[in-house]
Amino acid sequence: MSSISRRDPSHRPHTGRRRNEESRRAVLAATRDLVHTRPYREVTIEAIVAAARVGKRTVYQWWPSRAALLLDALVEDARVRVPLADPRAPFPERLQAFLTNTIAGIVGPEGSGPVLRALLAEAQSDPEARAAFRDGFIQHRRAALRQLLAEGQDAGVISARSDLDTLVDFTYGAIWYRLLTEHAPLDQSFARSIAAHLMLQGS
Amino acid sequence: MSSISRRDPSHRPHTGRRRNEESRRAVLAATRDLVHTRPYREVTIEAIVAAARVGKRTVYQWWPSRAALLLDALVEDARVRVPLADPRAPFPERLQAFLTNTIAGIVGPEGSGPVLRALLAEAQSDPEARAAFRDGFIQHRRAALRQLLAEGQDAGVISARSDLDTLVDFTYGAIWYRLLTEHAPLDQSFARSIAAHLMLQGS
Amino acid sequence: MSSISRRDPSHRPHTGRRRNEESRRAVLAATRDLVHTRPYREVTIEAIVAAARVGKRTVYQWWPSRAALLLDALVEDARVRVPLADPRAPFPERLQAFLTNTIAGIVGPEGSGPVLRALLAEAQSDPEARAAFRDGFIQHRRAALRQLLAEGQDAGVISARSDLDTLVDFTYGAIWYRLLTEHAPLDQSFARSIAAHLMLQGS
Amino acid sequence: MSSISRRDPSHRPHTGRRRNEESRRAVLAATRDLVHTRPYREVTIEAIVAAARVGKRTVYQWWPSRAALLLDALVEDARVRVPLADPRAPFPERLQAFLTNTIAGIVGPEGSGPVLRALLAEAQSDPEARAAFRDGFIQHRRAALRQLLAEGQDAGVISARSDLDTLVDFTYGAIWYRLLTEHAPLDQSFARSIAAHLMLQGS
DNA sequence: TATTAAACGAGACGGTACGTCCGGTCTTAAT
DNA sequence: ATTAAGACCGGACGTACCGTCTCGTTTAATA
Repeated sequence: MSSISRRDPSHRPHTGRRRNEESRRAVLAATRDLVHTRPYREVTIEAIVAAARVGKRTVYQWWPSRAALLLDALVEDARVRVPLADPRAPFPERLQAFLTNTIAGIVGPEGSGPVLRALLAEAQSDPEARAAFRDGFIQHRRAALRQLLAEGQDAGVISARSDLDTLVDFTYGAIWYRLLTEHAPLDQSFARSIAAHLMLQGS
Repeated sequence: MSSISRRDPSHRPHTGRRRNEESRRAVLAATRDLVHTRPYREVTIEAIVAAARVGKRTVYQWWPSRAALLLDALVEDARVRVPLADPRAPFPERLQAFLTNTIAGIVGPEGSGPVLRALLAEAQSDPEARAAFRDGFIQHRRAALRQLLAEGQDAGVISARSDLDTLVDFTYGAIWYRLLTEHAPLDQSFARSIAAHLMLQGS
Repeated sequence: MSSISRRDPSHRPHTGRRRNEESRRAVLAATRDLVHTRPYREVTIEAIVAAARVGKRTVYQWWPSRAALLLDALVEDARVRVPLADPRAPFPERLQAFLTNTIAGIVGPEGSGPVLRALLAEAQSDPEARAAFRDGFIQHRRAALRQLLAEGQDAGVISARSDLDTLVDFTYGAIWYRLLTEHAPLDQSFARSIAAHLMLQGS
Repeated sequence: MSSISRRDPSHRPHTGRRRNEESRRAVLAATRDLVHTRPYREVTIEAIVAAARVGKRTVYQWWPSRAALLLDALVEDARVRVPLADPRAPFPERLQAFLTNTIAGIVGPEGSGPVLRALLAEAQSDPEARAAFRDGFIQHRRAALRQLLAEGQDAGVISARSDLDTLVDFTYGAIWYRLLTEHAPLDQSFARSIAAHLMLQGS
């Protein structure tokens, strides 16, 4: 018969030419999977390559470092779960929803928590990774929250004397702090407490 | 005749050579030195051993992991520089001094910043290291700040409605956040901003 | 239609890079060189690896033990210097030449003596190494000498009542004995004496 | 007062505790036991020390090297089993008995075979050990056999044209050869074959 | 009898080599 | 041209053993 129809999914053919989208996805999926299921020290390039049934070459061709791979896996993920609340809702609800969604997107079985922790760890030993993480992820999230808090100031719910950058540092700092040290649970009750204290300002 | 002769085999208090204090110090000093002068990925056990002129065996005998070694180097350091302000000073000054000293102890040429970053990274790939770091360092620092903030509440400078744990998370979270991501400088101006916002509560 | 697509996983002839012949040779050369120039206790895998400018991995991938490496270096060597006498010469000359060549191949600046001693030593602490040495080297040499002595019996120069295996044991045993214990020199005079006594039998 | 009473250090006959005979015996027994029951690579000083319930110090104080320890264990053993036949028996029986006893003392559950192999191996990497082994053991055995063979020559049972040193090399060489390479059994049948061939001379 | 110094068990020390693992590069054959 | 497979060099890992060095105790000759 036609020899064209060989699309056995268990046997991913490599096409030559063009980047193989299937391989790309397999690598990212394997990375995410490993980061979620194994201690981070076991998430080696070799393990990823083996899990994705892909050559090392392919990984190194498209990602310069493990950090870049993790970052890619993260943003791929994050693109899906854009946590935005109804813009017509009153501010307190919108802030509450933002924090709730943010934390929900981190914890939980499919949350980005393990990837974030791995990235943060990786960033400590690699200045380039740190810069990429900061510019490719951290700053975007900061800008979004800052914008939201500015609306809170406009609405008079947040003290006009507050420095928004410091409030953003308080918020994300507290969340990261609990994620990284596990000194206390990172849960919705914490989201409510953060929101309350942000708005406590000048009450 | 002598009825003394205690031959209880379980009573053996010690036999053999004692731990060499000089070696212990050399290892910790080498660790601190390397963490300050080299990128963290070069702070290997082998490099520490070579710098301290010590056998690998000695390191592995007394510290179960690189994280434990880093933690030990940190607390040894921290024991020296106990940053405490004059307890008779009024609260705002004391809070300010606390934050100023804390940040000064992190940044700067002899600051603990590099060790802290290395420890935090290590803690992400090793649950035991995470627990040890949390219980051996994080919690102590939290307790100290919490105590100080409680005095601020008593003095009426911090809102009685504030949850102290959340304020501690804000404070240390923000500091860690800047240390780890470097999205903005971790300096004395930031210490002032944090202090101002903590006391802004309920004003 | 001949695109029958043999996807039999067992049929995979080869994938990936082939073994690097240059590395193989470098390792064997370094081994021989070290065995000749340093005391045997300094002939470590690490020294070989360093001298051959090769990764440890490469050595362990192709040779299961130091003994296997030594044996390989030996047979590689021996393949080059095949010491065979003129088959048309009369028997006494041929036996004399065999022993002379054998001993000359052992002693001397490029002789296999150091490798043989190292192998014999290694074989005492490792039964597998002993078996490999016996089957891969000892037996071949025994067979060659036995064949030669059989011709001596046919020619009536060696007693027909002699057991050839015992004579082979006498010959190689005496040579090894002098090589290993150094109680007396292993030289050409000894070769002559051995030949004389072998042929003395039943005279 | 009297300047006489100053102790010439060379005059000091003895002070302090004497050598502990029990420890000495325990070390030698542990060495023999380990050599017989474990592969030689596991016969480490640490294992001996642990088995003998003795301090490392004690071993290194009395034996300069593992080879010296093995040699001591061997001669201690050999002193017990002196293989000497009735001097009034006719020569062939006496030679046969010598070889039979020699081989019996090597093989068998309590034989010195394992110790001999370990010593020979050790001697290959240590010239001093080689010399000690040669002078402290090999030469004595050679002298004994040579004396016996000389009597054989006197009795006319061994060819007067034979060089006794070569015959000794044949005999001990063959035995060592089988012991070390295990290419054929080292048994009483081999003892008989050796004796027969030694006496075959000039028949 | 009291002193004193050697020898003891225990075991920590600085080192060195081990054999394994991973990172990142390079080669090969296949598509 | 790009892939999957996999061999390559380099180097850190954590373990084992070496031979040396304290420790505090035991033992016996001496004073």
